Amino acid sequence: MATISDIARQANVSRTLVSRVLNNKAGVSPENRKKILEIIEENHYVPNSLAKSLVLQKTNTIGVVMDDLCNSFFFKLIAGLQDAAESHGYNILFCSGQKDMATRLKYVDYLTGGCTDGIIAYGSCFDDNELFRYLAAKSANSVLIESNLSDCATDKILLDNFHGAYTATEHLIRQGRRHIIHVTCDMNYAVGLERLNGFVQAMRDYKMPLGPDSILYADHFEKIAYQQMQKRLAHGTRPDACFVGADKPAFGVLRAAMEAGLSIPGDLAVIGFDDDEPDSKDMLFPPLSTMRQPLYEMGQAGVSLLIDKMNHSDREPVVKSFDAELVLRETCK
Amino acid sequence: MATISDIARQANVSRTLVSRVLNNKAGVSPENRKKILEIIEENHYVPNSLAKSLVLQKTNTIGVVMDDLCNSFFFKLIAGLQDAAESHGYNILFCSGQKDMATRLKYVDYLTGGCTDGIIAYGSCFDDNELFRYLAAKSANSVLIESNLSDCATDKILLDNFHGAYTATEHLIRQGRRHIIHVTCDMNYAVGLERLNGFVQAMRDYKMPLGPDSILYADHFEKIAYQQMQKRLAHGTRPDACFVGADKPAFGVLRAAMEAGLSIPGDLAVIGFDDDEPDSKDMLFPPLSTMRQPLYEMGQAGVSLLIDKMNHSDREPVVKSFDAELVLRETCK
DNA sequence: CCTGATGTGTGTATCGATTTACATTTAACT
DNA sequence: AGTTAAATGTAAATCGATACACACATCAGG
Repeated sequence: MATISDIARQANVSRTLVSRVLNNKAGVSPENRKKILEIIEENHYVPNSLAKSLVLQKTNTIGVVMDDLCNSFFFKLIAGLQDAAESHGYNILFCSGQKDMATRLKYVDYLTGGCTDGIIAYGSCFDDNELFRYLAAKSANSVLIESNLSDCATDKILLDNFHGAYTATEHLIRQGRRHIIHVTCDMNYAVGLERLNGFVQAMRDYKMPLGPDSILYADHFEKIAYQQMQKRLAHGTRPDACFVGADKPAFGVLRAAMEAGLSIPGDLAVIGFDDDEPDSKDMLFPPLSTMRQPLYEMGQAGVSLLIDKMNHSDREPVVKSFDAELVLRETCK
Repeated sequence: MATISDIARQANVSRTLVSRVLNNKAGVSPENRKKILEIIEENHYVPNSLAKSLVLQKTNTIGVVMDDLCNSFFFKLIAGLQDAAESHGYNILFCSGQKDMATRLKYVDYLTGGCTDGIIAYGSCFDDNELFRYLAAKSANSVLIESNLSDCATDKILLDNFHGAYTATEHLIRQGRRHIIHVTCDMNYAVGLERLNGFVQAMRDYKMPLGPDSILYADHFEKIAYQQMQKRLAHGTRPDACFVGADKPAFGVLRAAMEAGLSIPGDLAVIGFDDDEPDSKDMLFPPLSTMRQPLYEMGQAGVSLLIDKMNHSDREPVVKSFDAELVLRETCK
């Protein structure tokens, strides 16, 4: 690979002149500029980004830490992050993979070890709190998405899960549904708890019956919700509406209900949370009503906030909250 | 952020000693080693990876170029790449996003501009050939996955699409199916063409009828295949088996068939290609029979090949071919 | 007592870029 | 003609790490 010195040598000028040409600065005669540009072109020369970042103390790279890249739930978030980063002239370095905490802390060490200007961490799993705290302590330029750790003085992007869950439940109640249950998503995540709380609050406010049968505990995937709902339909009283803490388990609920011969949404109305399945509208399931989480916008906002913070390192931490939006499709009108 | 000089100053030693401690080298007295380690710990010091990479001419980072990160098809590939990279002590830098060619060539410039040791490019879209050629010309350390460009002297990871398609078709024929059709995936991709060729060859070898009605042209998604199949079932002769060039369009085919009242696999057997839907077995569709493409293993192999190439820069290019495996589920026994 | 090996430490060049300070030439204006 | 300003160029410091060459002390064996 050619270096700036190679170019300078070939052009019979100093490195300084080449650097000025590269960065479109004044102080180069037209002839020299032309000659240098030609030689750059000939050699397909591209400045070494490491050297540049080292001297400028600026990498134009944002590190992103998340549980798992391989989950369709993250598509919109990733797209939002990528688009915003690109439009600001930043690259993104993804670090993911569900590893033990020691490994994940090493990721943070790596990302804060010079190769990024700032870090965005996504997640609300309680197990990750240690990670977030470590990150916040190490890097002044960091943004948490979904995690509302009060002892981390970083910028935060949040979703109002409580309000979203309240809205969904309220909608079911106002529809005249009488036997409403909630299938939770993973309770190891703050979002799971918040959504459950929103459901309970709405039920209480409207004086709806709330018993031990009103809540089924599941996780972020389809299977357990399916099994729980199957068991419930076999034994318990039949619900006529179900608010589910996420979309994937909502599909599990739908599957159990349909296999049990229930008509959707006649016998059972279902509202999910997230709007995470890009293809769901095309699938054989009835299109799922859900609380749309604006993950794309949240990703964008995370990047904006981070870049703003890097430019105003002295400003107070900002918390930006988003609202989920009720999207009515076939499973609940 | 503390630097090696800060540590050296605090410990009253030279930078060299600190560097030796960092890299576990000899030449440091036990007392000094202990003192330096303590100071490193106190300061949460982590060596700047840019500086290190610059002087060592080694980044331990692999660049990955692909169309689109946000597609469940790539999950296994990404997982394979990540796992293999991690086990070899490498990081992965993803560059994706379907942009115009100029932007994508800039990605390559960026990745070859010092921040990676080598590059893996995924894809077989004919439009990307320019990109692959550019990459092969710029970097001696590159691996192409899925693309079999004869004029690129890089390592290659390939799937025998022809043979896979042949196998799938042959299976349908041997089952006694008489009216077999093929729904292609996107013909702008080499894999689309190769799978079509495999289908045609099998049909001819077994003297099966092959007319203009035998092939429906679709793409990599569900919608067009659904529409094509719908139209076909409304007008043409009814097929009793269908080999589809990818899984997503296979779901479109299934949907059209089920809506038309066909029983699966009784009236219509369906075999897809890729085995890309991690959740498909849990969905309401009958689990899809398919030609499993070992994407995880292919990703791993790509990383291994790249690292091997970096250690033996003089060796001849290697081409490694994988076979697809027939996985029989509900849509075809 | 001298030689050589070993252990421990320091100084300096290096990677590839940018940037500052300064030198030189050219042009311009009194 | 003489002074000044503008334009153009170069040399050297810098970023943060590694590694090579070398200095010095200690200790063993002849």
